[in-house]
Amino acid sequence: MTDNVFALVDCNNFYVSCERVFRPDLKNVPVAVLSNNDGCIIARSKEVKDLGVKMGTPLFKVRDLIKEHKIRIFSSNYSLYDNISTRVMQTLETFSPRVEIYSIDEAFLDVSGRPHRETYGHRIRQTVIKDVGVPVCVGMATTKTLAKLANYAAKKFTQTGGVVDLTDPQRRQRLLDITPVSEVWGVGRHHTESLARIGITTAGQLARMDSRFLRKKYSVVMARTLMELNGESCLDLEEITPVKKQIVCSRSFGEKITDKSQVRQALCEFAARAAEKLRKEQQRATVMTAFIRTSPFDKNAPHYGNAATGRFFQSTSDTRQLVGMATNLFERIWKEGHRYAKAGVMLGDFTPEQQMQYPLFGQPEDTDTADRLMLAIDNINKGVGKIWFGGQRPKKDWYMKQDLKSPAYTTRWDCLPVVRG
DNA sequence: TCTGGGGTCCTAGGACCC
DNA sequence: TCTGGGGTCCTAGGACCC
Repeated sequence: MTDNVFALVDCNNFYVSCERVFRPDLKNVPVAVLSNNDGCIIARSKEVKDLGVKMGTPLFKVRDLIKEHKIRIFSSNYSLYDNISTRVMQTLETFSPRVEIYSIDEAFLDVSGRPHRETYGHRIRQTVIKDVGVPVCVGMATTKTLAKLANYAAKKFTQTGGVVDLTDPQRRQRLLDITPVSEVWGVGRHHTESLARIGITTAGQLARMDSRFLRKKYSVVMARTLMELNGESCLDLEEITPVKKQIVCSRSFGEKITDKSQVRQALCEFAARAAEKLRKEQQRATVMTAFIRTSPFDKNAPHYGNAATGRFFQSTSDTRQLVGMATNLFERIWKEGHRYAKAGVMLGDFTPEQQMQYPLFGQPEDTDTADRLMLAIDNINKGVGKIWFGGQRPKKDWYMKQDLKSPAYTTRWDCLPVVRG
C-alpha cells in the first residue's frame, strides 16, 4: 500500500512579498508590514529578520533601527493580500486535485503516489513565482505535522533550494534531532517552557516521549502531535472549509476615546460589519457579546474592561437587530471617565440561514422581508456606495491609523500600476 | 506619545438532573 | 440520623494557530 504524502506550500514573508509584487525596487531591501492601526510589526523581510526584529515588535521600539537601516514600512493592506492569496491558491489547485487552504499564505496538497516528489516541489515553486510573483517553500512528508517541519527546513536551509522531502525515515530522524521543539506545530511558548523543565528541547526528544504521559500532562492534542512526529497520520486533509462558529469584529482605536457617543458608534459599526460577515457565511446568530477596554499598557490610569452578552429571541442576521443589541449591551458596560483603547463585538451560536429555528413561544418574526432588505443593502455596499444605520456614522473620528498603506493595485482601477514603455 | 485581529480546540468545574 | 453516583450541558480560561 502507498502512504499518504502531504505537501505544505507556504509563502515566504507573505505580506512583504505581496508589497514587493508591484514594487520590484523593494527587492533585497529591508521591508516590514505593520498590524492594524500601525501598532506592531507583523511581517518582516529576510533583511529585517536578520537585524533581529522580532514578530510583533511595537513600531515605536524600533524607530531608530528603521531610520538607520532605511527599513521600508507599510501599513497592512488586506484587500491586496487577499487578492494575491487567491491567485496563489488557484495556481496550487492546478498541481493537485486535493488542496486544503489552511491560511491566507499556506495550503496543504495531497501529493500521494506522485513520483519524483522533489522535482515536483521545485516545479510548484517556479510556477507560483512566475505566475503570481510570490516566493514559496515546499515541505513534504507523510503527516501534516512533519510536512510543516519539512517546510521549516526548506525555509531555514537555503541549500535545499526551498524544497524538502521528509518521507525518508532516516532523513526525518536527523531533522527532528536538530530542530528546537518550539518549531513543532502545536507546541507554543507555554508548552516549550513546560517541556524544557522536564528536559525536552528538541523535536526528536518529544517524538520519543511516552504518549500516555503527554496525554495526561497536556492534552490529546499533544499526544496526537507525538504520533504525527512519528509518521502516524492523525490529521486529514480538510478540503471543505468548515462553517465558522464565531465571528469577531474588533479594533484598537487610532486615539484613545473618552466620549461616550464615539465608543457607542464604534460598537455599532463593528456590529454592522459583523452582520455583513455573518450574512456572507449564510448564518444567523443567537448571541452577541460586546466589550470595551482601556489600554493594558497604560501605567498611569486604572485599567477598565467589561463585556456583556445578550441573547436574541430568534437567531438573526438583520443589521438593525444586531446594532440594536450592541447599543443595549453598550449601556450595560459603559463607565464614564476612562480612556478607551479598544472595543469589539462577537457573534456566536449560529444557525444556518436555510434552516430557521422558530421560537418555542411567541410569533416568529418576519425574516423574509428583513432578508431581502439586507441583501439589497449588501449589494449596494459592495460597490462604492454606503448605506448605514442609525448609530453608525460615515465620519469616524476613532478610525484606525493607516498612514503607510500601499495602493490597492489589484482591486481598484485607479490603483492599477502604470507600465512605462 | 506609540503595543493587531480573528479564529479553533481542550479541559476543568459547576449546575442540574435522575 | 444516615446524606450517592453518574451523566450531560454550559462556561470560563488557557493553550494553540496564522
